[in-house]
Amino acid sequence: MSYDHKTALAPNMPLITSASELVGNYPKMAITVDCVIFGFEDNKLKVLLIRSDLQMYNDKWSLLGDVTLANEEFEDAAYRILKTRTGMTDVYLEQVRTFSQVARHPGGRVITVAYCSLLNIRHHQLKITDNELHWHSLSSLGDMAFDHQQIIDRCYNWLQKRIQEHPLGFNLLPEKFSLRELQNLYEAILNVELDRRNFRKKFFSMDFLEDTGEFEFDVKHRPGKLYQFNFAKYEKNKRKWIGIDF
Amino acid sequence: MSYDHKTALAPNMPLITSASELVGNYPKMAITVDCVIFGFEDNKLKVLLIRSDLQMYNDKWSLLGDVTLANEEFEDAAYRILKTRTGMTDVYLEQVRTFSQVARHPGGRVITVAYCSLLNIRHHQLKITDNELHWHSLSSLGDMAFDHQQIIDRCYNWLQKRIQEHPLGFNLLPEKFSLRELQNLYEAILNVELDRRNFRKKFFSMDFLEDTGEFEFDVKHRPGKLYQFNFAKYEKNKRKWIGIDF
DNA sequence: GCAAAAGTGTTGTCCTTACACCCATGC
DNA sequence: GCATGGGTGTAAGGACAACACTTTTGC
Repeated sequence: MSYDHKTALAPNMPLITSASELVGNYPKMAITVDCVIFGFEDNKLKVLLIRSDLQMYNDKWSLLGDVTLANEEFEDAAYRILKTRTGMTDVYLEQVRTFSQVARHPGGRVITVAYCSLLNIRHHQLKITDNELHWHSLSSLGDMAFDHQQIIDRCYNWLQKRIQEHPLGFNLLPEKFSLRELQNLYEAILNVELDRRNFRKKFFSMDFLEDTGEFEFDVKHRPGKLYQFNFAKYEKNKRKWIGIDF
Repeated sequence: MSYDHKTALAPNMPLITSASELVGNYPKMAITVDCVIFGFEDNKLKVLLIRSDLQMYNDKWSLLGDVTLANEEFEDAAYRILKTRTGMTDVYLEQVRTFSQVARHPGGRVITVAYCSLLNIRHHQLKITDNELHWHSLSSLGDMAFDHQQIIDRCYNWLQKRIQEHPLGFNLLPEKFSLRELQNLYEAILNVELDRRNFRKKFFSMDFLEDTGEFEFDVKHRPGKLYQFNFAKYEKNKRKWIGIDF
């Protein structure tokens, strides 16, 4: 019997007629969304943290998170958290991974889905600083609440990989930026040093940087040109990547 | 005030002393694990499916899934499902993504975490064929239950990408395989045609294929050499990939 | 005029691609 | 001996890495 195509109904199967009765008997767990919000400032990659409001973790930093509501899409929950905490709505957001270890939360089983977000620190002044909300340099995190260190590590790895195959990084920069800023960003995220000339050639050859005609100011050296990212050009020219390499 | 290092306790915060009381008040949801188990046979990529036992989906195929138990790690749940359904324990397994749309399950809110698994069809004869468990060619899925089409699509995309940067594919092949089989695998998964000579050069240059001294048999042409994957060599030589390209 | 960073080109190397012929086996 | 796929080498082109000097601005 070949199953390459749909077959007729199977015989003698005990069918479940009430889907809601079935689901009603499932064990249930609490689910939260945690937002790993990256920013870039002073040539350092930063992440948005608050002080945990759990007493046992009160000397530790924590990610921005909240429970997901019964009828709320998780992505909406992530946007809600972002909006509540930073006042921003139109930001990059992507699901990265789910963390489900039984013992990850001291209050019982809590599953969390990590969403990653990248935004420009200057353009998104924090309107609320409750719970000591602040940008924290990724290189000096110290002890973190829950498994948030692990979550950040995963998201950072994700970012390192993703930024090399997708033009995410521009979300971390002002709309108009110099090539130096762009390079600093890549160097900070990938933790490498890159050759300035080759870096320029690379990005110019990809042909989605648009010369704004403007220049840096307030720098105490020769000002660099400011560029902006041309999304339309990127979409048109982006290559589909095939290359076995490991 | 600089937050690059841990600060002292914050003043006047309403601290939560009982973590379990907090979690007790969270809304709870049902969570399942769905396994997307890829196999390779007759030069086709296949996926392991059963007939849905929900009446409303009974003319549709479904992934192997089950609820996660209150004190069960999700990965263990995935292994449990694999073991129960295929009899296998020592297989490749990786979390891919969580699917949480409010309306994805007709019986109420059910979150599912997709785990991807790759295994060799010949080495894992299906011991149980309840619910018409069978390998289904990925190219002829037809209508699927729930959002399982979407889950499979995601996992397939994940596989396509992952196989190019990590030697996953060997999990789909017998321990000893010919280069032709390896190439067929890559061609099937990536849906491209590759030059045989360049493919060989590429893999030999990566230097983790070990000549077993054995040959194919039962073929009606010149038998090819059989190779095996040398994990130790791979681990030693694997390159850390840096290359901005999009 | 000095410091600091912007801006620019060339060369060699390596990797990738395209391509054609002989070889071993089954029938 | 013929059909089928296994096995190999080479040459051209493109991408990447390494590298040094001139230019512009602030001070």
